[in-house]
Amino acid sequence: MLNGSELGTFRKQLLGWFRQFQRDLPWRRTKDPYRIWLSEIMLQQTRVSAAIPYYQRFLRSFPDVHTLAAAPQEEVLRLWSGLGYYGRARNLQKAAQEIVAKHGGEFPTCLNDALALPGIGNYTAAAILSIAFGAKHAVLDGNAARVLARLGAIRGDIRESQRWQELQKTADHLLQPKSPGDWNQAMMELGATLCIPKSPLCPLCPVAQFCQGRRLGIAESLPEKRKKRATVEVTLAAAVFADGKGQTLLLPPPKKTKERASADHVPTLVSKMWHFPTLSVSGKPSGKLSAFLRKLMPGVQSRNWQLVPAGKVRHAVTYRAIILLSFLIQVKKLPRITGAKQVPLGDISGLPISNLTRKVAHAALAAAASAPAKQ
DNA sequence: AATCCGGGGGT
DNA sequence: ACCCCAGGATT
Repeated sequence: MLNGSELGTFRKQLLGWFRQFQRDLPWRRTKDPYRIWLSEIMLQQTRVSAAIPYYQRFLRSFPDVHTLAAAPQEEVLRLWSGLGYYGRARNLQKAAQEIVAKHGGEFPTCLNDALALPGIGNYTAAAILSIAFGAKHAVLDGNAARVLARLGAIRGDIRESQRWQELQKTADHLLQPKSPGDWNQAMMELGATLCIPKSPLCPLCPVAQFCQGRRLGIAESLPEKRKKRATVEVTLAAAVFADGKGQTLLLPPPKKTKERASADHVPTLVSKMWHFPTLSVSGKPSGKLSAFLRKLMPGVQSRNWQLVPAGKVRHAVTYRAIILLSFLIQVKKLPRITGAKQVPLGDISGLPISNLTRKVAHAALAAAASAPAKQ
């Protein structure tokens, strides 16, 4: 454990490095708690380069907590569409509404109030309060944890709760009390740019002299990787209607998921977003799909529909590997389905959709281009 | 404390 | 094609 003058040197070198070499990121040009908050939510499980365009576009539509709170949820999700983990967007807006209702539109400065907001846990609360308000809370995210595991040559799975708590104590101890926001960002920046998972750039590291992992020659093998969950393969079939004008049908986000989510639970796999009529299949997909459609549209004359295979789409939802068999159904007139919406197959971005649905539309469009319109 | 939850991107 | 990455909520 670093103490005394060594701790002082460590802090000075890391902070100095950060102030000189930090990346110029959009959310580092503001102290607006709303913008810091938005960036932290977008950066959860998401790389900086992926988040930046979403961040800019989101702020153009929702420049402050009030506009976000007052927006239709559909519009919030639409601007999040493609970024993944859509629960983040739903929670973000819920929290915005709570901030307006209970905190006069100001992001809470107290840790417990921040933690009470949906989508904000230990990491995010510490990040926002330290960066926006200079509060003395040390962050521990994946980057910081990797840095600390290497610095202290910590073995074992760092995500085990006991080890994680030890790391949090270490982070608390190291925190530079004069500049908690910069300090926290410095720890994470080091993990993101030099102390990276593979082939860390130790010769460039401002605190390499303090690193036990490096001294022992095991830095790169730390932290020990977790065992990953086995992948479950799921096969889905989806119906892509197309009328003469290139319009198609999407079903609304499945609201309630009554039964316990199993591996082939469609609402989960379409991320509770707008989606093509989809079901899980095991045997002959087109037959199953026809039966499904008949059930979905009682009374509709569907006997003559031709289900043209329009390609396989692969998609991953955490530990599930989805193979989606898409079927193009060209019709003169789109059938009526309760709740369904009609959108151009060539541009379904007007509704919130997941990337799975985007890929399906793309595959079906290609098939439609090569298949002559029937009827 | 343990378990569950949900996707995208890099190589 | 294959591999990698984590933070919050729930129980």
